[in-house]
Amino acid sequence: MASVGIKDVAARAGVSVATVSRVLNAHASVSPAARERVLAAVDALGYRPNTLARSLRTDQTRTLGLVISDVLNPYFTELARSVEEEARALGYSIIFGNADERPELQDHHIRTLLDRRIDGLLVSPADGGSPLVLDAARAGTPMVFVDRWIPGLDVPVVRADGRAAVRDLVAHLHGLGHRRLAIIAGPAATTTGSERVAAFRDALAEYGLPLPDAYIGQGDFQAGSGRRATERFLALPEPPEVVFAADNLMALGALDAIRARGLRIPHDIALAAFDDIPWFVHTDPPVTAIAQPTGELGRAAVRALTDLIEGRTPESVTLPARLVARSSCGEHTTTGATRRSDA
Amino acid sequence: MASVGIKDVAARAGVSVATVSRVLNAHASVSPAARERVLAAVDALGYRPNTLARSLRTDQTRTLGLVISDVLNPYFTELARSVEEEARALGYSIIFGNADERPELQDHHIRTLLDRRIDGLLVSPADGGSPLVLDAARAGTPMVFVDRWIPGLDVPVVRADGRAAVRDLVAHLHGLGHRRLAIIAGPAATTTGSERVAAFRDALAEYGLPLPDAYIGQGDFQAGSGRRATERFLALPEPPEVVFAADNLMALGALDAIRARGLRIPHDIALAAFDDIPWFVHTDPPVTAIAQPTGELGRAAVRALTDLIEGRTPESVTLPARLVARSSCGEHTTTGATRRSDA
DNA sequence: ATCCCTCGTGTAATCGATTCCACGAGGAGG
DNA sequence: CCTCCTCGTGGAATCGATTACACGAGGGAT
Repeated sequence: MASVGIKDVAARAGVSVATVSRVLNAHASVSPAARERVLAAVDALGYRPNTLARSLRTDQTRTLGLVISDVLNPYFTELARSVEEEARALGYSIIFGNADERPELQDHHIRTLLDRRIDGLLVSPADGGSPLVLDAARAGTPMVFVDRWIPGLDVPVVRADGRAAVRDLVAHLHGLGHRRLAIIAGPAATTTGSERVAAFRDALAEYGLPLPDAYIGQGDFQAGSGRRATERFLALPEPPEVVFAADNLMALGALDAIRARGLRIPHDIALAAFDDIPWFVHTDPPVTAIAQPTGELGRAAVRALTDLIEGRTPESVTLPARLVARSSCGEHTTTGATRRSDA
Repeated sequence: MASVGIKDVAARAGVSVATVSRVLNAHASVSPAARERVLAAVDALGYRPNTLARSLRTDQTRTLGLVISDVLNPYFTELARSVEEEARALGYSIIFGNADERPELQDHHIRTLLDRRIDGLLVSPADGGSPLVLDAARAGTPMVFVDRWIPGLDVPVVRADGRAAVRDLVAHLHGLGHRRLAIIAGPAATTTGSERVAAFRDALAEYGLPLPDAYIGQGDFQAGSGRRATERFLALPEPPEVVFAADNLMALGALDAIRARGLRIPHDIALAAFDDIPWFVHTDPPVTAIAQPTGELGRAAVRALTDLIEGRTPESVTLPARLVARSSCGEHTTTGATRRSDA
């Protein structure tokens, strides 16, 4: 029952707790003989230091908090995975919180994380600026934004820039003859929500194409909203020729809606998505997507955060996204297999 | 910089730290006047108790550890989500560890979790019995297995029973005229790895069908292994007519391999998978799968674990899985749209 | 031979909470 | 009016580590 503590180790090794602590923390000034006896005792007793006590004393937990927007979104799980990996390599562990795209749930997790005295926080804010995040940032909690961010805060941001890729996408679509392009946007309160629309609109403008309000669907980055927005598009007197979903889950919803209508992609309507995921290769048809360097983002974010924690001064990082053209918008251009279902 | 502590609150409220603690923990015997002053001080100072100190003293963290086998697997993320949700409802928080199907990584996370003095552990073991898990179980760490388990341990198990569904699947396949059925198995060291093969073999036997060794692919529940196993099947002098992947990621790999060969599903070869996920509706073609009641499993697991922690005696839970027939094995039987790409 | 510095070590304070115990005030009962 | 019990409260020990400080022994320089 009583788990072994540093005292037990000290007793067995015939030294004081101070010496045991010094051995365990690789501090100076321990005789080889004592070190050896301590190590033997640790081993014999199966002693593991109590991290609670240690953290209480040292005021550091070697733990990072990561609040992601939605665990069910493959983009974020991949991000989470790379974050954990890099953190582990640097000697930190990660505690995750899943915001489920709900600001109040995000705040719940941030509060919990802060209560746990994490050393730093990685956030992909679900909203434009919860007071909690603002306060934490101003209170000096080491913090880095990843993917999404909150403007006006002196917090490093690690993200992908999709502008060029969106331009490429629009060029691709225009080249395929599409003129009526619609977008399912994310929440306007998120940077990725509004930026992707802006990038899309700008790219459209280069081709003299408009982006009427009716062609902007309001989504929340989750599948259900993608379905509803697509249904509205399809019910329009003049439906769009292309639907561009601002994330992969809304694209899934769009797929649902299009299928429910009995329509075919790309014959009846074309589809493209932000965020590439393995499944897009195998959907019917394969979905054209904008791929982010997700793993790199996660690693860069952790490095920025640990820099901050350890007193260095990290820079914001912006990595380019790229277009991966498949067949969901028409004639595809990749060098992949040439199969066509009606060949 | 100095974060506010209970002392500061006590000082501002003009009471002792003991009283503050009593107010915060809803203990008996605090005068209304004092309670009010304490609450006011807490509010004014924005005081948040230090959970580290509290846990050190009380020897409980109100935190559960969840070690999942693979975050990139949608089945496990859905499980993780429901686990977190239920835990939150019961006043616990969750710390996740991602084992990535690697026993040594699993052990790393379990050790970290134990070091953090979590109140209980939810595990889906990546192997048949790491010494660490065995020791923890015997040492009395409250523990519940979910999805997979380790035999011979007095640890409650919450899982789905796929035997009936596998039988339904084989009946479905047999009814469609398939006779040469292959399976991509998970690691034999996992219960789900070996059980699904056994269930498949038993069901086959009912129809007098054999399961030759060449038709058993050794996978590890990850996409790459599904691809490799499928390639081997396809290279056989007499390839199988159906490939049944024991999880969704290996099915994804199988899809990759089949596509790379330029083959068509179900025309050239049929495919089915264990674990249903939203993407299976939209793959080309939609994939027949065995669906687990994932959300229910997660919730039941958390309830079992909290029961254990709080001194009650939970039972193991086994929930049924069910077959969801789509078109990847031939003529499909659902009531969905009747689209065929070559109609 | 004396002094001083270094090295290894132990004692005790500390981190921020919870909680046992003791104590004083005030009300009820005799 | 005295006694006893209850209630509200504060002091101090405690959880398990880290670490500042003190101290004794031993070696080198003078």
